[in-house]
Amino acid sequence: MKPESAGASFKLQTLSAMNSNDIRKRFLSFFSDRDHRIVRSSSLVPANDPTLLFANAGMNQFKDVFLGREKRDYSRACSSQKCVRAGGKHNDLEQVGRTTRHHTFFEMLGNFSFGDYFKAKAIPWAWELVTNDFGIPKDKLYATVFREDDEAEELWAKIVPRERIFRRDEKDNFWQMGETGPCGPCSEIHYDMGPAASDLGHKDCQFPCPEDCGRYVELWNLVFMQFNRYCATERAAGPHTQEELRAAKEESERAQRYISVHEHLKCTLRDEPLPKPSVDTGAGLERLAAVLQGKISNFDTDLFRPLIEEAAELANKEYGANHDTDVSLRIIADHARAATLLISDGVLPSNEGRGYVLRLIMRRALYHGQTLGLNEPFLFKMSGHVVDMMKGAYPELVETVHHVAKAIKIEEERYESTTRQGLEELGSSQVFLKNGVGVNFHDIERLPANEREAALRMVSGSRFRDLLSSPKLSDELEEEFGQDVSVASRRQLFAHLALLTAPQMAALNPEMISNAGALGIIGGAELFKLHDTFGLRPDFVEDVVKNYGLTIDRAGYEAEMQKQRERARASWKGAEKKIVAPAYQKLAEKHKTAFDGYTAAISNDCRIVALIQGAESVNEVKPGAGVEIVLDHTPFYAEAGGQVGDVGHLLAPGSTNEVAHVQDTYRPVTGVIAHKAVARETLRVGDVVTAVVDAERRDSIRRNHTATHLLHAALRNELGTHVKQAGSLVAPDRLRFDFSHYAGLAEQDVLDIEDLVNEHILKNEDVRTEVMELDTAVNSGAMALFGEKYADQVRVLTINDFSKELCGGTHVRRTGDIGLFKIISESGVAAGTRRIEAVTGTGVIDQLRKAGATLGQISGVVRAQPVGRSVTMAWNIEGSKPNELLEAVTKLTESEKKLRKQIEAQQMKRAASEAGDLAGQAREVKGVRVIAARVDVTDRAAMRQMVDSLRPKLGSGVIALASVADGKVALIVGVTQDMTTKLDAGKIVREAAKLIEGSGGGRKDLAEAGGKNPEKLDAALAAVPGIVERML
RNA sequence: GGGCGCGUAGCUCAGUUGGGAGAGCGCGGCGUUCGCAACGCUGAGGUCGAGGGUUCGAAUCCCUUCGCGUCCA
Repeated sequence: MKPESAGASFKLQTLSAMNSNDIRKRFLSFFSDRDHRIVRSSSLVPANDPTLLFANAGMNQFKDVFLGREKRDYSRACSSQKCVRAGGKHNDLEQVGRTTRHHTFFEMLGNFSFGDYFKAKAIPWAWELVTNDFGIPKDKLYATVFREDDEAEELWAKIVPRERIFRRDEKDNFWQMGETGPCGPCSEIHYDMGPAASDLGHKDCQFPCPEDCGRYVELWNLVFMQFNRYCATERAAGPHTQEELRAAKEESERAQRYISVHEHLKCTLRDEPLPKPSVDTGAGLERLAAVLQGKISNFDTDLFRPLIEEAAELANKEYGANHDTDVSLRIIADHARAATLLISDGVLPSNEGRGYVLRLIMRRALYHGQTLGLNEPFLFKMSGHVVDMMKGAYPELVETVHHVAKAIKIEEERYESTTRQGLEELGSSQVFLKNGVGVNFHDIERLPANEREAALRMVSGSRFRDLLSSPKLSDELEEEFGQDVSVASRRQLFAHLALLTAPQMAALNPEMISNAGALGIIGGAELFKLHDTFGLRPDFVEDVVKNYGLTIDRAGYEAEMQKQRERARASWKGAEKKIVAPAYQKLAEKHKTAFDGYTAAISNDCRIVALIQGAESVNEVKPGAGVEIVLDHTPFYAEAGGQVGDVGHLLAPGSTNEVAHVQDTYRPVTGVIAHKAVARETLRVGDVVTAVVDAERRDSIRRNHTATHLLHAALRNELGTHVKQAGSLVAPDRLRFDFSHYAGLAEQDVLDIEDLVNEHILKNEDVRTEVMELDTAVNSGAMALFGEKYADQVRVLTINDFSKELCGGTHVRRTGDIGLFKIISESGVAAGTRRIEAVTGTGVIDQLRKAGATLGQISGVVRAQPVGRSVTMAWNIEGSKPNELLEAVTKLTESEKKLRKQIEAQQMKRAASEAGDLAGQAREVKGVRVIAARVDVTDRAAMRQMVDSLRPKLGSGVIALASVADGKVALIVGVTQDMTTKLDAGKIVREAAKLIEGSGGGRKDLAEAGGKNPEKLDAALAAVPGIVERML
């Protein structure tokens, strides 16, 4: 790759004075003038398409329109679409910054025809825009068509000389959405940037360059959706059964690779013309800008250059002076754009999914910042600049600018902190030092500040101390610095270490070297651990250690990573979803349960359609048996959208005689509602029953469900629109709501949210539900959950102008029905995800009573004036002395602490005085003075204190003290320092402890033991001199 | 969903066959100084995240749980 960075010598002809904002505007207005609707870019997080990580093409938001699943009130559209490509199949992340045209975030300009115009208009328009409006010289342009697309070639031939039109194969010029479905030929416009742009130094290669050297770049791709590709065998034999599909999936898993259903079923694929062919075009804005602004590199356009300059300024570097520095600066500029746009669209750095990809991108930028010496958060500063540059095209950026900066800064701080921890781990890692032979520590002084700091941290790790305690090194250090080794400054130590040759260092700690496979290499297992646990990427480790002549074992690392992948995959398989009973699949084909529960809690004349026991469909069920009952219609709500299933009764018609008790309700397959029940009477298919939902429970659920919507809206109001539902449970006794947010909530936040929800409850607002078309609902601003599959017709729940969400659950009629809302906990479930639990209505009363009762009980225990007239009224604190309880408890804990300290002090004092008495009791055994005595002090710390105070009094010898407390014996033995070469306190105490049925141990100079038999204590103490005698 | 790791003083962290809870920085006091920085002396500050278990004895070992980090899917 050519270091084109500054690129002054490769300057191309500037074709127009258009900046990127002008280019976007010109593009859109060109097609707007030709009756295209200008459609705003969709979010980078694709709505209703869980297969797609990020929006990556202009057509994403129109996918269903192209497929005919969705109708819009226009048939021509154009857009400037935000796109991100990172992770997944097209993982070019590593290329970004090293080439002239790889980006994570980029913009796609496109015009679209939904069954309206086709090639005859699309081709001339593309040509007109490029050559006329953008003014690109015709003699620099080439057109390509699909090998078999004569129609397109003829159209091109009218405006372009034949010799500039090229036919290409499927690989380049045929497009398909999936294995089956819409597909068709493409046509492209290519631009000749001239020989200067060739990465391979070609001087005169012709279009198309066989080596794709970069001289000819694709400006615009026109996709003609002309055919529908279908499976001919399937069409003949009918749709595939569930069994066939399952078999295909299993085969795919066995083969360890993806095998398509169609491949498995050996289907013959055929194309048929689409009745209304469509057009989908895409031109990358970055490349277009480069061409128009006469730059070879996209990074030299006005889209990137100001950001590169800003990064260079922050890092105090000059762009164009050094290749590696330039790569880093380009990466930072690119990733600053991606991070800003992604966070603005509600993605937050996290440890999974989209958030994880964002984190990877951001950390890559931060890593490159580090290599430039940027050790303080910097990326967040650049986000404001990004917003300023792009807000014209994407006005939504303005709303989120503060949130974006904050989220980036938090991630930067987190990265800094984990990196530091990781570096410490690296420094104390055995591998580093055992391989650390040959390291030239003189280099530390010459390193740039950031690397020097990292190096210092590494070497100050615990293993360094091991080295220092090695006798051999100590000798050498003593020679160098005298006795005062421990206080010698680090710099002197480094200087000294640097004098050691590799063999000398090896002699310091031979075992460290012996188990090092290769010198100077950080092992794969260690490397993997550094990444897996501490987030240190191998590249980063390599960078840090290469200054010490070390390399890394990348192959070993990959092997470890592969093992981890297999572990993860194995666990995933175990979590396979349970297969739906075949009986239900059959049932679903001919039956759909109607749900009456939105308006009623009781339904009459419900006919039993099916009875399922285990996996089997049965005709009759005996009383007492467990069974799943399917009715033709029911008021029972089946668990969905977090709302739990209803419970209740099935009654004989016209009576209160229960025929079945419903314990739960769920949806085994779409359209079928199953009641998990216990039969009270004999049930038969065809019987008619009255279905009665437990209404009180249902009411509690309704309150909690509507409150969930209010909570969601309040969170978005108080915290920002990045808050998105990440999980929800609506039960009768409480509600649980998980949502994306980067930090824990402050107490005040929680109060504000509570207040806002209750404000809307007290206003007693109307709760409206209406059924409408999905896209009507989404276009009207109703919140939908990503990754959820919705039917064409959806229910929309609206609460005044405060909340509007798609929801199939049951709700109260007016917010006042909720009564009151109280948050009972706020916690985290994962990085970037918070959880709130709350109660409503009667649940609040329950909480109040429990809290009040506890308060009352505490008052009773500490003998404070009860704050209410009785325990249950403890909450009535007005007019009484509300602070008395607090005062009483505070006083209590304070005096407890004081007393504890006093007792400790007294123990110590007594220990000291007792010790004085004991000093005279020493006996002499073989010339060693021994004290063995029973003391009244029972506190172990005080006993140790006694031993210590006896040491100087004894001068030299053994002290054994014992006391009894709670039927147990505490024994402690001390040996004065001078005797520790001959006597071991641990051994003495163990011997003595045997006599009192106990055990113990400790250090040579001090050891402790315990025993269970106090009666033999005196005998044990009497035995101590003997024990000592034997050991001498 | 599956791993790995962390939680000890206000902050950053140390604490290995289980047996004295520590360092640096910060904070208070005293000294030195006209004053400040620096320095010296000295002091306060700890439910060792929480709960349970094993043990004579647990920051340390085991189980559960909460919080946080990180990797894979």
